[in-house]
Amino acid sequence: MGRNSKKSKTDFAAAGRHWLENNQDGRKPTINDVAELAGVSKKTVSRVINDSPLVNEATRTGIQGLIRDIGYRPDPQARGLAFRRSYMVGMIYDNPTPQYVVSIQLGILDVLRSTGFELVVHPCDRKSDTFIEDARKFIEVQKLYGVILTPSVSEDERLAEVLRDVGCAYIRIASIALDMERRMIVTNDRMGGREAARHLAKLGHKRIAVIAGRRSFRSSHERRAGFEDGLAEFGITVPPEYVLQGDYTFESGVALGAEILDLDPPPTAVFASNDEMAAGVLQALHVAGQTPPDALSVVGFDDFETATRVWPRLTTVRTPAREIGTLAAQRLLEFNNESPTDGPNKTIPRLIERDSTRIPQEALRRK
Amino acid sequence: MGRNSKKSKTDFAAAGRHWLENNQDGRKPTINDVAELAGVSKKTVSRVINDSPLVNEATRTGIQGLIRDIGYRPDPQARGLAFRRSYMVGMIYDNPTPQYVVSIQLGILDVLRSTGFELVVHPCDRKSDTFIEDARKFIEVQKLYGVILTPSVSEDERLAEVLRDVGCAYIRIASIALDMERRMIVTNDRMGGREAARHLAKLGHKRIAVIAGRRSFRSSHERRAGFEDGLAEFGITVPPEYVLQGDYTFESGVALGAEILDLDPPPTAVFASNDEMAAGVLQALHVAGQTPPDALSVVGFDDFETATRVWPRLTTVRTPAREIGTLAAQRLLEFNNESPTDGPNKTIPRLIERDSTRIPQEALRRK
DNA sequence: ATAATTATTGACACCGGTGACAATTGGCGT
DNA sequence: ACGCCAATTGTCACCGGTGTCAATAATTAT
Repeated sequence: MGRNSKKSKTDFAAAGRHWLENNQDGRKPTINDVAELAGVSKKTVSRVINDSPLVNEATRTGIQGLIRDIGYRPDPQARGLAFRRSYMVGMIYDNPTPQYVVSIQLGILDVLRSTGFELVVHPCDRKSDTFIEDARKFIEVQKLYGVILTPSVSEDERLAEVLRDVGCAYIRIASIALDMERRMIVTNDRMGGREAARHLAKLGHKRIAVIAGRRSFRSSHERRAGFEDGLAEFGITVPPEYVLQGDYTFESGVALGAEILDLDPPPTAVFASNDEMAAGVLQALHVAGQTPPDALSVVGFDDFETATRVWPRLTTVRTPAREIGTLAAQRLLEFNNESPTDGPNKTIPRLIERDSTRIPQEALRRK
Repeated sequence: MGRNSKKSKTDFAAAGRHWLENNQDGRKPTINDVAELAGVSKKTVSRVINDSPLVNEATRTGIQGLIRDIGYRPDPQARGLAFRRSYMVGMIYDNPTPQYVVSIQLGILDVLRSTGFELVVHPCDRKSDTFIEDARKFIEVQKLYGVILTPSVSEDERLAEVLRDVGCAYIRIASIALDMERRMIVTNDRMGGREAARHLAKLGHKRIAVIAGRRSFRSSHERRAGFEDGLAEFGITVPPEYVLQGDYTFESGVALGAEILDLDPPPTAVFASNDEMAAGVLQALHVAGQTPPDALSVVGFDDFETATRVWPRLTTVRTPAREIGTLAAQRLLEFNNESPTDGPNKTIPRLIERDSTRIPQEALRRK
């Protein structure tokens, strides 16, 4: 004790005040300033910043207080340079639906906000010849801490290969498990398709058309397969002429909606694999002077905002996009931990009943 | 000449081949590698990277070729550390409309993609107590190269003050010029409001209601003022009871749409200050069993995707969001140039006629 | 031919952190 | 009092670039 005090122990609080007084030029403090003020080496300050256990408790709290007082923030660039890694998370996507993109972004940011990581967004075109090359450059040059992949780039094995090769952590969001469990957030679209089917079947529909999504999206197959699974539970099958190939766009929904009206016999319900196409079908019905859901029941998928904007409001399967983003970010940040990741890594789609589905007209007449 | 060759001039191409052969471990080349292979100092390589004029032409082309051959990319972190600035552009926003956010992001990225800059997104809550503090921290810590501000944070003078204080370039996107010309992208919402008014007036509407947007958004006032300007040209005024206060959300549109139906005498048209509220009005009409546009003509503003999803499709004023993002990014990148910025810094809103407006019923009857 | 300029290039410190490893300190056993 | 060990802290090189200013080569002037 006596020796300690003799050793001119630093008064951290006084040091902090001193700094604040003498720094009228508003220079941002660096680790060197902190070290000097605290009377320790910068390495010790570095240890405090990084929560190293090799620091004396008194030293630690003193330095922490000093850091707080003078408002020191470690420079992520310098840190990254030494650490050979940045403090940025990338989101790579090629999904054109703004609802989805923004929801996922917000979900990710809900997690990052409190951690000092930043989100760098990177839309891309999977069909481009230079897609893989560009993505690799992006990841390598930025030395990303980790990457979150959304459909459909999440389904690209070449990209996953690149990420593994570069040694960059990544999480893939997709409708089924395509990779090690700790690298996946699974959205169970198949289950969602099943829910949609059960709903229509229970209402009494028998002649049901399906609009598939873009072939290059895994979700398209899953949703459709799930839907057919669900119908099968009720002994219903979808004849080939009732299956229409869409591409997840509103415009394709409009076009295929018009085709459905010409089908003979006409279906009493349609399952569109996403809300955009479902909205397109509704529009086609309106254009034709028909009034859904009397003319045709329509079920969508996603429950993005469009679902509530159209009339009648869409019965649809909800994909909890923001939650998906949150889960992905959480798992990404703990990806490098040694402890086995135990958080949830799947989400459950749920049917939301609104106004675009009803008992088929024929059933009514029969009554 | 003779002397030159005697000086054992480097064969850059051979050096590149040599590197590629001896680098089976796949290490990314650094400036040191390039310098060594080229037989020059790293400073010279640095000059080449930065297009410094102080480099001999032969040296420059040789090094450039070598850089291309071995695939060297300067490390943005190291560069940023030395340069005291990062190569990232921030987008700060609190706008909840996904359409808008994504469109602006895409517009910005259209420009950044080719430049090596990256986009860091930073949604925030302007109402939060720590908003300014958080934003400052974000900008300072990341040492952003520049920031693009969208409404309504673009209208916050405190934030602009912080940016100036920190010495960070910024561009504000707003409906009117709030700052020096070179810092603004002006969207001329007032002009758009005028277009909407002229359209309705020309159709013959006289009793026209207005749904204002959120008070804290400048655009709300501009759009309404422009609309009233336009009506004034036709000698039409909007009585106070025809002015409803919305908040730019779909839900407020639904609620106010219901109120409009109770107005006596009923208006024959409504101007909603954005598409979301316009869509809400349409929904309210549908819920009430009315059929727009016969019952009521509706004009929106923005021309986001919602406008074409609803039925009838919205007549609306187009805000070229992606283009706005592009302009903002272009001006930001040239902000530090000495040359006077001469690119365009305003966009012109344009009326898009669709199906939600028509001649008022009364005029029809009168015929 | 020699001095004075100008064009090119290099040496070296530094940006703000981290890793590897050495050094110091205090407590304990004997 | 002395040796040993764990706890704590410091030293120094390095991450991959850039700024400053000196050094060297090439040209031009005298």
